Amino acid sequence: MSTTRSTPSRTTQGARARARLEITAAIKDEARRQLADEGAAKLSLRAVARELGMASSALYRYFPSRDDLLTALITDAYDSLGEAAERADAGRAEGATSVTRWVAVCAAVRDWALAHPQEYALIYGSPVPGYSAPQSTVPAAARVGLLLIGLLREAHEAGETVLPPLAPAARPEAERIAADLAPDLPPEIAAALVAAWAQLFGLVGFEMFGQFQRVVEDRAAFFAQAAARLAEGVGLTH
Amino acid sequence: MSTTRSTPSRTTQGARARARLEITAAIKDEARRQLADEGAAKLSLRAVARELGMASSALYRYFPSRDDLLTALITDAYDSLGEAAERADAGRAEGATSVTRWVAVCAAVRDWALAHPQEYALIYGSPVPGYSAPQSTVPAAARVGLLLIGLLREAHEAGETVLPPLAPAARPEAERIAADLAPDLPPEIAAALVAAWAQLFGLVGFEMFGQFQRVVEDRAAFFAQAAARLAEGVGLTH
DNA sequence: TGTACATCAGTGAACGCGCGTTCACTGATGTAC
DNA sequence: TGTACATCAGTGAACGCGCGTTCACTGATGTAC
Repeated sequence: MSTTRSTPSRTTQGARARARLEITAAIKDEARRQLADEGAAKLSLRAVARELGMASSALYRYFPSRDDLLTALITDAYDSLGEAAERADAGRAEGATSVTRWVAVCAAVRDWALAHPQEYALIYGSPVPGYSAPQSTVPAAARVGLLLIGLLREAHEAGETVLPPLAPAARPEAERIAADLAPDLPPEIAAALVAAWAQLFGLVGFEMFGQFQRVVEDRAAFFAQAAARLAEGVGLTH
Repeated sequence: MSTTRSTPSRTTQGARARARLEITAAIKDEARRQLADEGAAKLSLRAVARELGMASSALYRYFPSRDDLLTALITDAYDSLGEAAERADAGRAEGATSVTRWVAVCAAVRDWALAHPQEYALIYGSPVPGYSAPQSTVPAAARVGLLLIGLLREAHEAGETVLPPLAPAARPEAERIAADLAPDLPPEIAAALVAAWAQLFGLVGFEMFGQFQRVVEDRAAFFAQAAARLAEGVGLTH
C-alpha cells in the first residue's frame, strides 16, 4: 500500500467531493429549518429541494430516501447534544466537584434543547410514525448517558458517593443494569443513574413542550435546583 | 322556568341527539385508532371518514375542522389519564400510607400510558406542528397535577412530610410556585413536587418512546423503585 | 292525530394543493492513457 | 500535455397518490299548529 499519493483528495477528487459535502450539509440545514415549522412527520423532500432551488429528484443523489435524511438528522442531533454535554464537562474548572460537574452537564443538555427545539423534539419527542431509527443511531444516542456514567464512575472511585436506597424487589434489575452498563458501579448507583437520566429529560421535555406554561416561571433557577437534587439522588455527595 | 317538561330529550329530541353522540364517539374512536398508525401530525379526516364508510364532508357536521377533532382527542386523553389516576387513588386500601398512594398514582399513570401509547404521545410527546392546544384543554391537563398536590397536602397536614433541601437561589421561584399552586404547602415541597411531576413523565416517556430499549428490562420493577424514590424526593416519609 | 314546514345528517363532485419516487436525459467534471 | 471515455450531479416530466375544505343537493327526522 503506497501511501505516498493516497490523499489526492484535496485537489483532484476533492472538488467534487467537497461540493458533495457542502450540498449534503445544505440539505440537512434546510431540512432542520423546516423541522421547526412542520415537524418531523411532515418533513418533505420536495419542500427542501424547492427552498434550495433544485429539482426534488436531485436530492436522491444525496439521500436515497426521505427516511435516510431523517436518520441523518437524528444522528446529527444526538451528536450535537452529546458534544455540547461533553464540552461542558471538559471545560470545567480545576477543582470542580462531582456535583458541580453533574449540574453543568444537566444545564448543557437544557441549553442545547432550548437552542435546538426542533431537533430536541426529533430525538426525545414522540417517535415519527412509520419510521424506526436504525441501529446506526445508537452510538450517537448513547453519548450523554455514557458521559454521566463516566462522571459517576470517577466520583465513585474517588469515594465521593453514598449508596442511594434500593428496594429489595428492584435489586435484581439494578444488578442487571449495573452489569450491563457500568460493572464498576454498585447496582444502587447504576439504577439511580438510569432513573435520573430519564428524569433529566422529563424536566427538559416539560419545559420544551409547554407543560411548564403557567406553572414555572424562573425556569433556569428551577432547573438548577432540580438538577442539584438529581445529583443527590444518584448518590453524589459533593 | 317550567321544569316539568324540560327534559324531553329522552324521546323527542333524543333520538337525533343520541345518534349525534354515538357518531361523534365513533369518529373519535376511529381517529384514536389511526393515531397509532400515523401519528397526530398525519391524522386525516378523509381516512377517518373512509374507515367509517361516510363521505369526508360528513365529518364537518361533527367537527368544524381537523384541529377541533384533535382538540377533542387531546381533552379526552387528558381526562382519561386523569380519571385513571384518580381512580387508582380513590380505590386505595384503608390504611394506605402517603408513599403507597404516591407510588400507586405513578403506577396508574404508567399503566395508562402503556395501554394508550398513541394518546400518551398526543399529550406528552412533541407538540403537533401548526397546532396549538386551546385553553379549553387546560382543566383536563391539570388533573394529575392536582391529584398529586391534594395527596401532598393531606400528607403534609398529617405531619407525614419532611422538607426537601432547597437552594437559596431557587427559593423565590419555589415561593412563587407554592403561592400559585398550593398556598398551604411549604415552598420546598411545592417546588419538589413540580419537579417530581415532570420527572415522573420523564420515566414514563423514556419507556414509551423506546429510550429504555436495551437498557431497562424489568421495567415495572425499575419504575416502582423510581416512583418510591420520587416520593422521598417530595418529602413523603411513609 | 294529521299535516306543513323547518331542521339537520349525509352525499358526491369539485377546488387547489402537496407528496415520494422513478426515469430517461443533458452536460459538466474527473480519470486513464 | 492532450484526448477519449467514464462518472456523476442535476433536470423536468410523469406516476399515482392523498389531503382539508366548500358547496349545492337530497331525504329523513323532528316541531308547531
